[in-house]
Amino acid sequence: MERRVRVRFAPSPTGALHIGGVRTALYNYLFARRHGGDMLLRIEDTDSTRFVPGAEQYIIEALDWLGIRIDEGICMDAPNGKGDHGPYRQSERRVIYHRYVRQLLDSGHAYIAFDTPEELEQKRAQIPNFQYDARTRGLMRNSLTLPADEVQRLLNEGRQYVVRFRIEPDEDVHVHDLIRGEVVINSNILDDKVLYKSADDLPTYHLANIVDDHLMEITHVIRGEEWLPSAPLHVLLYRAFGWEDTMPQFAHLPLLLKPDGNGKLSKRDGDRLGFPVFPLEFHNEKDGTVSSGYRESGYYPEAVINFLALLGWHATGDREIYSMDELIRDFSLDRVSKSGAKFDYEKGKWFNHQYLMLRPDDQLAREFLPVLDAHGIARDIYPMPVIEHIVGLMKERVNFVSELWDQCDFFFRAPDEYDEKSLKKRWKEDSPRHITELLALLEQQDDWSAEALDALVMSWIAANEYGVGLVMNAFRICLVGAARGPHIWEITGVLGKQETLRRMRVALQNIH
RNA sequence: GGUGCUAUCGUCUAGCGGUUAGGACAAAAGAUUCUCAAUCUUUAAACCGGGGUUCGAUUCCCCGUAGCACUACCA
Repeated sequence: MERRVRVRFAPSPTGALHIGGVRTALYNYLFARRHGGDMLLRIEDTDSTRFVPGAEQYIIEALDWLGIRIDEGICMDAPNGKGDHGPYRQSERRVIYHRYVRQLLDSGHAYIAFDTPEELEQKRAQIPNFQYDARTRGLMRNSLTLPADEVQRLLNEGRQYVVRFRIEPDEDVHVHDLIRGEVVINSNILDDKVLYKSADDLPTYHLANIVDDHLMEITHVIRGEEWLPSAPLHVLLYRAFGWEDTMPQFAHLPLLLKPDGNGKLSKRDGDRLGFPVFPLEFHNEKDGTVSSGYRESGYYPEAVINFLALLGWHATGDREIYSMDELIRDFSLDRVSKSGAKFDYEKGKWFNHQYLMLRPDDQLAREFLPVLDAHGIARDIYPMPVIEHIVGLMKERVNFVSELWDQCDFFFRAPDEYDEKSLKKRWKEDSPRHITELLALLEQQDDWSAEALDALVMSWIAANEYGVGLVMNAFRICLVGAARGPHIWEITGVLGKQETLRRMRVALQNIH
């Protein structure tokens, strides 16, 4: 029987959602949509000590901003989860896990261990490469070595304990991975993993994950490669529970690596290399840190999605620009690469540029208004169509809306100083005379259209045998304050006759 | 140390036995121009090494090497 595709993204609320986690969520989402299935969001908060306030809300907002829609579980419109497989927060599923811990204990697949952290540490110090497994569990204090009445006594006393999974030695465990094929690991290298800890009455990741995936009818587990080594353990758990026939298929994604040097991309790389590694800005209440986000850096969610999608996945062919719908249409796990991808921030900027270019000018102009505010420019300095015109003129030069300001500030305020390098190169001995003459010429000009001005000025230059470059560059410096900006008649057009002439007079007075 | 995964330009990648090894980012050069960009054109840039298999390996297999991951009462 073909089961309905159901995938989940199951982050831990231990801080801001890392960009690698975002990609995992994206691939899950693309896969779910591609196959007409469900995308669930489950919160894996079984480590009470690492809980960070606000992290869960952050995850929800981040996914929402990116356009990764959740069909079931914790989401924007249902903060406590929607769907009939809840609760979707593992800390609220305690009683469910109790039952399955019991099942494993009763079937002999798990046992109770009383060893304290200190005792374990001691053992690790004593025995090189110590591992709690078939070879060593006979040396430890657990329900396998202790008499039954002693175990009961310790339990009654309220002694802290953990439940460990009893792994049978000398067995090759096969994991079929949708991206990597068959992976075989011998059970000897697996340790008797802690499944449950009495200290906080919570299971560990491994138990909770398997139980929940089973109960939530997950068909495909798509997660980072760091989970590959524990996949055999998970297979063994499915088997111990007798759920092998409905065990989900696994797909382990390649890791996102640091752009420089070695290792996987970490939270700290953002500050170190000067680019965000989180979708949204995050204020961590626990440690007081602030992490920068893509949204606050001026990225469009479509660009982040496109960029991330291509970090580890590529369809046949040379296409680079994909909308979310196109990704959904083309995505497949067998085209996910096997090797890790270095995070190339420069390409991320290029993607944003592509999406910025796609925006209509009126929308861009609206996005630009807050930037004007930030620079103390009155919004009504120009009518909206003029701002749209300016933005349209300059947009191809920038990657972000915020960068627009540096490109077109002179439209909004007269230069208060003149760039020294430009002056040195473009303001010559004859310049004051040229500008004075040009000023007189323009004062008489009524037709202020680009065509008329161009015809007038060019013929004047030709008649006097002035150099076009010489005059125009000096003119530009008067208006802009530097050697930059769009075509000069675009500038005069926006500025208008009055302001143009005014700036020329000011320049004549101030440039020496 | 152990176990596993991986290996094409600097980076992301296409290639699924026979190709002048393709594209994109970044880089360089040229064109354009009143400037700065943008744009266009061009250039430079790769199959980790060694064995096999095969008429033929970037491609399949093995070994080596390197990188990465995991090796918690964290996920």
